[in-house]
Amino acid sequence: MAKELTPRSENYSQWYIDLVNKADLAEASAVRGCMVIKPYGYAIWEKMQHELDRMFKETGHQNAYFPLFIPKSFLSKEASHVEGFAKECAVVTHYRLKTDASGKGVIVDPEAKLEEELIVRPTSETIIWNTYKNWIQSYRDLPILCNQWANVVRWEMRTRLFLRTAEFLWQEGHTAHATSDEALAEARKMLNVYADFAENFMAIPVIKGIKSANERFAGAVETFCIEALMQDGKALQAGTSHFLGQNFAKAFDVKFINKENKEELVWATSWGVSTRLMGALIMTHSDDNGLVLPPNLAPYQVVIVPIYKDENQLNAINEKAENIMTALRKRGISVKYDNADNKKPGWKFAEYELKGVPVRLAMGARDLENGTVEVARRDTLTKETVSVENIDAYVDNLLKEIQANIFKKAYDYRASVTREVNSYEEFKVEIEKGGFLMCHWDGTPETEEKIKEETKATIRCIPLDGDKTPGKCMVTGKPSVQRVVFARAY
RNA sequence: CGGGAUGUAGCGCAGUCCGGUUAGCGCACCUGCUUUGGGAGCAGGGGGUCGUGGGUUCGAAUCCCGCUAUCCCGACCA
Repeated sequence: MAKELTPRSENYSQWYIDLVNKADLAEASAVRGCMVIKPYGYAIWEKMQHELDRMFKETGHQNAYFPLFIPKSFLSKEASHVEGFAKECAVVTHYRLKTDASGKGVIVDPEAKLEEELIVRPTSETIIWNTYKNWIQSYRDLPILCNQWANVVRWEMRTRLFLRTAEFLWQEGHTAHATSDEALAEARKMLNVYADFAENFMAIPVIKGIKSANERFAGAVETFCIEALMQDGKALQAGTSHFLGQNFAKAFDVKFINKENKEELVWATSWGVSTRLMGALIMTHSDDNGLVLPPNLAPYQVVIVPIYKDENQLNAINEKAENIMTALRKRGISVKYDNADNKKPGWKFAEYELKGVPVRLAMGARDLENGTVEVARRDTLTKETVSVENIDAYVDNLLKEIQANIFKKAYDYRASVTREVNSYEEFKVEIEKGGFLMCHWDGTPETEEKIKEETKATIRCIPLDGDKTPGKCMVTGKPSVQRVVFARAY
């Protein structure tokens, strides 16, 4: 039996093609830089959406929906925002097609030119703040805590499946507040929600931090982020939360009357995570046998494979399997029973490993006789035979253990490639090996730019937690308040 | 957007340099029999605008030009 999968390759695009396509997760479509998400891949996204949505609602947010098209003039209103986004937008210029004169195909009708072009949203701050203007008059209208699940388009020069596609799915939260403090607290709160989700559902350890001025979101006063580390030693920004100050309120003239009957500009935040998280999930946990999914996000947590020689045996196993499924489902465990007759057990084993199903149960004649079942776990690829008595409790416990184990594995890997570096010479050597480098930096954009040009490394974030010992910048020797995280990033 | 590589069956590829019967291989697919505790074996069978548009030629997957998509490097960047 030839193994179809190539060993883990150095570049992750190869991973997507080898793992994701073959694992039925997604495939590139004919449209430049876009992706088709196939059912199994979409099921993972739905799980992620479901958990995030619950967390947003628990923190007082509501869902809403705003238009896909943004009038061009809206994007001109916030100077630094347009600076950051104008270059990479898809633009709608016409509203009609007509049959080509030659009779072959269609052409854009030159008569149907739009008076004002429409931009396909790259992000929705502008159209949402244009709307909020009409929703807000008094401090009594605040805060507004909205989230939207949507697709956005950014015409990136270079795309990468999952990490930077031309169109991607995401959620974007947009909130409006009466005070600066309240808005800042909101931005920090959502950062914590993202970190909680990343670590407890995706099993991905993240560093919470603040972006340097160079890396800040276009139009933000402060950008908070969670940074993750992939298995190849490159960093990936997994989520952001922005304190927008009054920039968008100014641009769209959104004011409210405070308790003292004075007019004030509204304070804003925005925050988002995208299908890029699926890339992070794949690149953090997968191995040469395919995906490894955390139990908390797996479309099905358990698969049961029957092994039989004839119909009598299958019937007997079916009955046992039904009992196990009922018991598992009572505990809220999602389970799939694959008794399809057109695939052999060995094929099924390999298939569900490729798909990353956390736990596999196999039952055959031998097990029926002994009252046992074979339990295989995806994270360690180990198998053991256990009694069918209380199998539901056993599996329930095992799923929790797997969830904890793959987090620990990712955490230990990150710890093993995170180190303190004190001189720029050492930095240039160490950055080649990948991982996070904790270094002192003088806080200037010039120094950061120099490091980026010479080493391709960027400041991933200024960590919020952890060591705050001051020191000296590794490049200029000027004073530094704390170490910051450097890495090469996706 | 600059440099390089690639595009041939659902997937992976050979054939292209040096143009010449009916375009081939592996996996997958279909039929039959035997199989079923780690991607089954044998026999038979089906599936192709050779990315796309033009040009050269008696003849183009093969040579030339344009376009397009994918991958890598760079620039750009949530």
